[in-house]
Amino acid sequence: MSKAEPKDHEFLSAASLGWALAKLLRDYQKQVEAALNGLPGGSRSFLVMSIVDRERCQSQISIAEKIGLDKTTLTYLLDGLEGQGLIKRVTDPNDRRSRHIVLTEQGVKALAQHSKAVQAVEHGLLARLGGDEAKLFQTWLFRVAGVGEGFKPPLDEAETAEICRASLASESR
Amino acid sequence: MSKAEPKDHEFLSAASLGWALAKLLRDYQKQVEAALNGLPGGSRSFLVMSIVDRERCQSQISIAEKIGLDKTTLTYLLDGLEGQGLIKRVTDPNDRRSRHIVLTEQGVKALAQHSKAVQAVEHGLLARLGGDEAKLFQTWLFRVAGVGEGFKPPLDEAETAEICRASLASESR
DNA sequence: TGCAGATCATCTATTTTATAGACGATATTA
DNA sequence: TAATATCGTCTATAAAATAGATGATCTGCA
Repeated sequence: MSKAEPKDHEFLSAASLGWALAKLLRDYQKQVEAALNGLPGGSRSFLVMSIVDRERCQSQISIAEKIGLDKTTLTYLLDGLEGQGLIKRVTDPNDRRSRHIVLTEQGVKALAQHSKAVQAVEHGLLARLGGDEAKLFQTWLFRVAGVGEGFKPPLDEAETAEICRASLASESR
Repeated sequence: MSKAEPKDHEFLSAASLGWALAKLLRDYQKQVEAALNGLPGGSRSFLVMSIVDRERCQSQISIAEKIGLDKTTLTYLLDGLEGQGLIKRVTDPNDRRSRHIVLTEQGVKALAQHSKAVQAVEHGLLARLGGDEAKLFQTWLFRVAGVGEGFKPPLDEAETAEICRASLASESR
């Protein structure tokens, strides 16, 4: 089939960024969902647990804002987690309107276990890049996404340069 | 040295990748939605139009598979576009079960216009990276996402090295 | 003190979106 | 020709997001 070479100048067509992001996220969530095996709320609940684990004593509303979920969505995600005994809602003694979310002992164990699974998924997805490239990729991803607080990007500027150098050495030939 | 420093080894906590992706995609879609100003189906319809534009004569099912949508979802996205007179469904004369989707004249115009808007959004989002870094980032993103057919990644291996070198020069100091 | 207004979490209802299954039309194979 | 498979649509259902109302509590102020 003689297919004329199609338009090389269009390499970076609009929507390509969104498409790649959407596809990658879809794959990610599918794999994570599978790896999380029955955690009610799937990858989002896992994210909630991660946040709770690292920044305790958050009100629900602050958690919701941080993750970018609606507060009512968070409510039923927490319902699910609480139903499984993975988190507890503790009334803030200083402000009895708000709840502190804390992991139960069981929740801590579950989180550790699930973290491994999720990390394996992430590792698998990034396997198409070299190890250092993967780190740099993530650094940039965090920067582009404006994700700075809560999760720290893996590398600082100096390390970035170092990895760039290595990547350059191995890839350019 | 006791542990004033909190867990630097944990920099790359599980779920961080998914979170950054989700946040970035949310921002992207919100901005695109706004920029697309009334296109029914929003960013997804736009993507459909892009695909249709570049690879004509696709059956609906092949389009759906390529984008990763359910065929029934595609049906109502196309309904919307057809309702606005942006695309037409043409029965394949060789297989009267399937429809070829083609842009109308009006659709071509709309696509061109919307493409500019979307590109502006993408450009804005990537503005946190240097220009060459942005290209390299996209190249890697495409590779990780496994997006190769349909949209070509912006750079080949040799160019990658070149940009890496430049990025290194400007960033390492 | 008591009242007005704001905030936190929940609940309810609505809307939107995704998924599953059946269907009619057509194609392919044996 | 009969049996089976495919394409696109439709209908019904399920899952999720969103908006608004509610009850409990807090704050500030007269």
